[in-house]
Amino acid sequence: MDKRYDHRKNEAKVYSLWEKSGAFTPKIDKGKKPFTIIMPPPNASDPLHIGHARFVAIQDILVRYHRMRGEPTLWLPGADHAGIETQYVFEKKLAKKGKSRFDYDRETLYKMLWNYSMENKSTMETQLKQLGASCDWSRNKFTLDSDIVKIVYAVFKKLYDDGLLYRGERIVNYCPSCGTSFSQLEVNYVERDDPLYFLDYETVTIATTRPETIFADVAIAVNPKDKRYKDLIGKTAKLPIVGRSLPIIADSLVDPDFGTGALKVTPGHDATDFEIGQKHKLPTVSVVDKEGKMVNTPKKYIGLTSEKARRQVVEDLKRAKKIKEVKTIHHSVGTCYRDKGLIEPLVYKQWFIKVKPLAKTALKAVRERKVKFAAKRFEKIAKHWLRNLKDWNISRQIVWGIRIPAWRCEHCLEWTITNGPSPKKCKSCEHQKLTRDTDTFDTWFSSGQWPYATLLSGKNSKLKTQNSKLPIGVSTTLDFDYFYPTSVMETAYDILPFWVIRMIMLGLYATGEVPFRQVLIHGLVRDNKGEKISKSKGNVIDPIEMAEKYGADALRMALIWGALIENDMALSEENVRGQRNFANKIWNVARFVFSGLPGKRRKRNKDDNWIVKELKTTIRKVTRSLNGYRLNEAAEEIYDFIWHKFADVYIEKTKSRREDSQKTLELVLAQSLKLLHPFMPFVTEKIWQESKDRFDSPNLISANWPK
RNA sequence: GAACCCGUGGCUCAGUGGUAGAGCGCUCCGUUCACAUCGGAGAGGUCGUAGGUUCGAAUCCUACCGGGUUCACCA
Repeated sequence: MDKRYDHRKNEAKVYSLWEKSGAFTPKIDKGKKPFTIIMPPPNASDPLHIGHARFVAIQDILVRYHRMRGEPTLWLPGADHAGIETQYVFEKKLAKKGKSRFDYDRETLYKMLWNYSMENKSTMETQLKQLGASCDWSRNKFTLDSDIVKIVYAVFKKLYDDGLLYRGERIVNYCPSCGTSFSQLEVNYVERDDPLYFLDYETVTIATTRPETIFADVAIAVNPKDKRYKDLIGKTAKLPIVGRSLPIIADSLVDPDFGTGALKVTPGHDATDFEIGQKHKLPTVSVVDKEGKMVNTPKKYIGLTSEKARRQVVEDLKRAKKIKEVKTIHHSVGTCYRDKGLIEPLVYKQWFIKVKPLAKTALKAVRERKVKFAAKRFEKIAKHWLRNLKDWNISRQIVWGIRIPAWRCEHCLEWTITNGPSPKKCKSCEHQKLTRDTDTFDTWFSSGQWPYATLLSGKNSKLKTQNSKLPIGVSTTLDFDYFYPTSVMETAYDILPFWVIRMIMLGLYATGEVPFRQVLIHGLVRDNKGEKISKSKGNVIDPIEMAEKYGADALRMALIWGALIENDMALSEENVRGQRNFANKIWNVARFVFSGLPGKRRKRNKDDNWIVKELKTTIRKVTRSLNGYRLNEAAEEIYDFIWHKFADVYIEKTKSRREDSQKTLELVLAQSLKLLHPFMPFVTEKIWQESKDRFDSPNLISANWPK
């Protein structure tokens, strides 16, 4: 054995030893309870970042621990096509070459995106292996695999059949530059100052920041409790410039303290106004189109961007002496989370899921603790979201994704939904000319089905069981029957509302059972000053670079060391280096132990008894910490035991009576390696392989957890 | 406006009712014999502030101050 542990020489070899041993693939044993984690599929838009490395560390620790406890353990890997994200990243690369998505037809663009994603996917797989992820590659899945898509379609069809799907004219957050709408979760609000114009509508004065939308006004609304306007309700006001008259109505959504207390109702361009419009059965007029340009206005404004139109309208209003006052207002406006551009609230035909019934069932499951949250505060957040979710817009106007299986009849304009294949004829008028919706699903609609979709497809999917079909009409599989519901869902808190609660809703809907029993949430990795990591700040930490420099073991240990997993953690290179030193420490402890001939059983003295007692205490504490998901606590216990008790104290004491203590040294080393293995799998396995005739299992990965 | 989180040694964080802990950093000492990616010794904290509960509070309660995250509204 070398004087120093060299991770560069060993990690790849150790990983292929594990792969060959078959330890990653669980044996289905109906007599045993399985342990299952479905890996949150990383986006195939970019290589892994340091946040991924943290979840790999956390999940691999749990997986290796449970595997060593003899549970059939499945960690199912995969990748997400990540619709908007990937298309956005890819289009930026196109732009560098002077191209855009409009230079290609749908099929070509899709193919390019496919190749791009496959490249990233394979990079990520290599990286996961470098980090020591002991996942079952024979069950590796991608969100666009045809068998996954089939299940997603089946769920879509069922939602439709159950009346939970509707095509609504709804106001959506539309980003003109991305060319798609976003969910409420994807809009960032930024504060800024804008002029607030007070416009003369003759009977009332209206305050607005968007005078260019006056052409889409359909009414004036006041608060019913507002005494100032009591007598005006039911009367009319007159729209400046065009002179159309507008009814004055009352609605409690109007804030009497804002502006003049009277609101111009513009259902086509504002969410609140849209709601008022629906309530009062007002028409919806759009004057800004999907490119952000003016339509349906007096001729002179048509085709202008809304910003230019605003300047022009203001000028014209001034000339007509219809502007009574201009103030500055500090407010926030919606921007696109992708390109930071302004969001246009537009009325657009979209597919929506009625979320209320799904959320209600999910909320009940959380309340009844069918899904448990390891940290209380995340349960609170999940419940809050489940109570407040609005209907879910699942249409996306992008190419990269699962195309919606909906066809529109050219004759009667009705929609026909299938679970995949093109329909021969319209379901309502039997006309045979149908056009497919060009939209794709919101990525979260497919990834929200990930836990059951992965288990219903892929490996063992041919082996149908006798079980009846699921509510979605898909037959169950051996994998599904055995591994579902999964044990733990482990992911970062920033996608708790996007992903976790949607998986609970869809899982319950499609299978009748929760998708996982335990939710474990981890915090973000920050830089050594505790600052959020971002490309623009230039403080990005590349996990692979770190792993190559100090070893994957050191990086993994550093990523759970010191901070509770649910909290954000500051990662410093010094910390990683410290853990590299620890890997070297256990290496040298082993070198010392192996320098003695295999020991014979001798009577233990008081030092031997002391270390054996300490070992037992450590085993008990580490096991308890792991069961409670307190990984940092477990890591610190092992570290302290190996370094400060085993090495610093006990080994020093054995030097004068080497032969007598050899047996105890070997015992303590073997148990230490087992305890440390989930955390630092490479170095511990390498040591095990160095002298495995002394140990009770051919591979450490398959050894049994100490008791 | 609301919710949640955080404030513990120089730094990053554990501890959450019973005499203050870790890693890194710092100071001093030590190089044959597992490891200098090491060993030994040590300095350093009235646990944000003020009240309260308690035999006892870093830990529970209240208020305040400071930092952060998220959500809602903004015509």
